Amino acid sequence: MDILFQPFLNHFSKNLPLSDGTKAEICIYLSILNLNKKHVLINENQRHDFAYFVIKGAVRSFYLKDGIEVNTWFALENDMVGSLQNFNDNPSRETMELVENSTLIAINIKKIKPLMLSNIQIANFINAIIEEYALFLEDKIYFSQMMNSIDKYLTLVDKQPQLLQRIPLTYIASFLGITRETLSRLRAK
Amino acid sequence: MDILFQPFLNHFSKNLPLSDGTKAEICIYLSILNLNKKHVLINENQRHDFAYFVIKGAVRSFYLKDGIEVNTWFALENDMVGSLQNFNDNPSRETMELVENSTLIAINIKKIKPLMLSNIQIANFINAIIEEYALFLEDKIYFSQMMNSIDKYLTLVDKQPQLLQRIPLTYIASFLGITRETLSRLRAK
DNA sequence: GATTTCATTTGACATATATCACAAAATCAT
DNA sequence: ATGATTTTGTGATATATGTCAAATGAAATC
Repeated sequence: MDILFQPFLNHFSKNLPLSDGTKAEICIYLSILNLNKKHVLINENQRHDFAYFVIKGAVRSFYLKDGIEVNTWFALENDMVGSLQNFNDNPSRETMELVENSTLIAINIKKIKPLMLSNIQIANFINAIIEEYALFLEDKIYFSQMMNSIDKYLTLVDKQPQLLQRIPLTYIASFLGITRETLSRLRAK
Repeated sequence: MDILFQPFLNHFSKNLPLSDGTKAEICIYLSILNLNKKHVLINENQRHDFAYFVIKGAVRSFYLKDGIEVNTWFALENDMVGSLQNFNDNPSRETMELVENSTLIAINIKKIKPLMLSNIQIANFINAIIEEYALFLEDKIYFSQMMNSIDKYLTLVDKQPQLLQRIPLTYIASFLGITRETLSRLRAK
């Protein structure tokens, strides 16, 4: 088993039993990818069987709205990349693209999910992934509704400073739901 | 077992085996509630061990922002009511209140969740609930980001006409992220 | 059925942000 | 290094939506 798989397995089995046998079973459907900046993992409107885990690097997700890119989230080290849409046979709503040269784990969710019905450890492992994802989505919604643009930016500065160092402001602006001009003006204060 | 539990059990076990024994095990932690309009299920900033399933009626969820109620979602028949925050020992961010006299199933999530580690059917059942919830959140985010106010309203008219008949426009407006005055003007067209 | 309470609509004005246009700075590639 | 591309910043104006205030309409309560 590749040692690079460990952070992923550990991250989602903190309070769960995960035997060596089960780990091995999961690892069959994992693989390491080394990809360059601008590489596209998932294309808008296409179907995909994979989710990804960021070992090193940065990924962004966006969709096109009237020809303009709307960035929806960014993933850095130890974050997951993917969308539940993809694992329910719907085409992806978003394009997911590398912002930096990155090392990722590709996870064949389509093949792992059926194992949930027969292996209780895998069921709990997958559940941990989805639950963390749902919590992330709840946070995202609360964050976007509850705050005005300035406070959203300040929260980002406070909670995710790495994001501001590594992701262009143009992307950050559309993530915050404002134009890059407006973000530039907010920063001037 | 109360016959009213059936819709809930069936809804989340469509593609899952769920033995009579497991059903009985789950039902220990379910109970039927008949409550009146305006009854508060969950209070903002308080901790709760329960999620709910709407058999009949309507529920809304909102938080206070500068003293103004911001409505975040509405649940009708066969919808779940709750937040993952509550099941990770965080206080609720939102108040959940009945909009109509309702019949609900109260689900003691806190007591059911530990059973996931020993009962694979329960693990998959709970996973189905969380996965549907995460898909709901993905939709909600996409809907709120992708559309302007008019299109959001028209989508609601098209996809959830019952909501407009049963939920006051004041609540709908803040759900759409606009004031009731603005919604009123949009409707005038 | 009358009265109070709540929900919706309309008007006048203020404000934040978008849009368009362009300039400056930083980064990338040859 | 040097030119080309990308990223960020600034100005002038337009526009959608918010805010405050008041009137109308509907629903609940006694």
